[in-house]
Amino acid sequence: MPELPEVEYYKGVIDQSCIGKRIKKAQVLVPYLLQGTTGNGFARLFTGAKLTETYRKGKFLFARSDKGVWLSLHFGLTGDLIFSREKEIPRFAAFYFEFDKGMLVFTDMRKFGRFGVIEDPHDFLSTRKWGPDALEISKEEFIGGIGKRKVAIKTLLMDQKFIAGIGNEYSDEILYRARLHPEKLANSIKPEMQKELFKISRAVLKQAIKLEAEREKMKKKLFFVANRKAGLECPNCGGPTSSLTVGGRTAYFCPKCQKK
DNA sequence: CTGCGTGTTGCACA
DNA sequence: GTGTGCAACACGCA
Repeated sequence: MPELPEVEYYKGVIDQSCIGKRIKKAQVLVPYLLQGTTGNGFARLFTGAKLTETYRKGKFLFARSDKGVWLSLHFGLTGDLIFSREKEIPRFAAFYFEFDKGMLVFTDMRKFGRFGVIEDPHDFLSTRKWGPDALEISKEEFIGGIGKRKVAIKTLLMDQKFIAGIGNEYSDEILYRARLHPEKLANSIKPEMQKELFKISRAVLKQAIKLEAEREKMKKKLFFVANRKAGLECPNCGGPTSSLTVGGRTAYFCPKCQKK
C-alpha cells in the first residue's frame, strides 16, 4: 500500500505533529524490524531528542534528530505511521515516540517494513543505487530511460533504481490513464507517448497526494489504485477489467482501453 | 486448508 | 551488462 503518495502523507504527519517537540520516551517493540542499532540503543538515541526536519525520497522517509542522526523508515507492505492521542499502544506497533500530547507510532502487521538509525540519507540511498524521486526526475532523464530499456513499461515504472516511489498500484493507474498496456516494451513507446507518460505519472502522484492517499477519496478518481480486481466495469469503456502477471506482479488493466 | 498479495533483495540463469 | 523468474521475509483474508 505505501507508495510515494502515502509516504508523502506520513511525512506530513511528522511535520505537523512532531517537529520541534521533545520526545519524552522512545521505545522499540519489534526489534526484528530495526536496523543500525539495538532496541536499547534506539531508545537511548531518541529519548530526549527533538526531530528537526524530514526528507522523503521514493518510498523512504527520514527524520533528522537534534542529536545528529536520522531516523529511517520504509513501510514495506503494511507499514503505517500514526500520531495517536490515545493512551494504549496500537496493535502491531514496532516503535513509538511519546510526546507531551500524543505519540508517533510506527505499526507493521506483516513485518516487511524497516526502521533504523542512519548517519545520512544521501549516503544511505546512494549505496543502494536508488534512482531519482518520481516527482523530481527530469523529463529528459525519464524519456531517456524509457527509450533504451527493453522491459515491460510497468516493470520499468516500478524499478526503484530508475525512478523511486512508484509501486504496483500507482503503476497500474498511470498506465491506465496513458492507455498503455502494462506489457508494452518501454523502448517501443513513441516519443509523443513518452512525453505524455511523464506528464501523467506526475499528475497521478500529485492527485493522490492531494487526496491524502486516502482510499475512500481516491475511489472515483484513481480507479486502479482503489479497485484491485479483475472483472470490474472499466469507468471509460464499461468493459470488464482484467489481470495479468507482469514482472512477477499482478497488473490490473482494461484490455479494451490499454493496447500494446 | 490453500493460495494470494501493496515491497525489496538476492541469486540463478539465458 | 541486460533481462527474467523465483524464493524469502510474515500474516490476515477470501
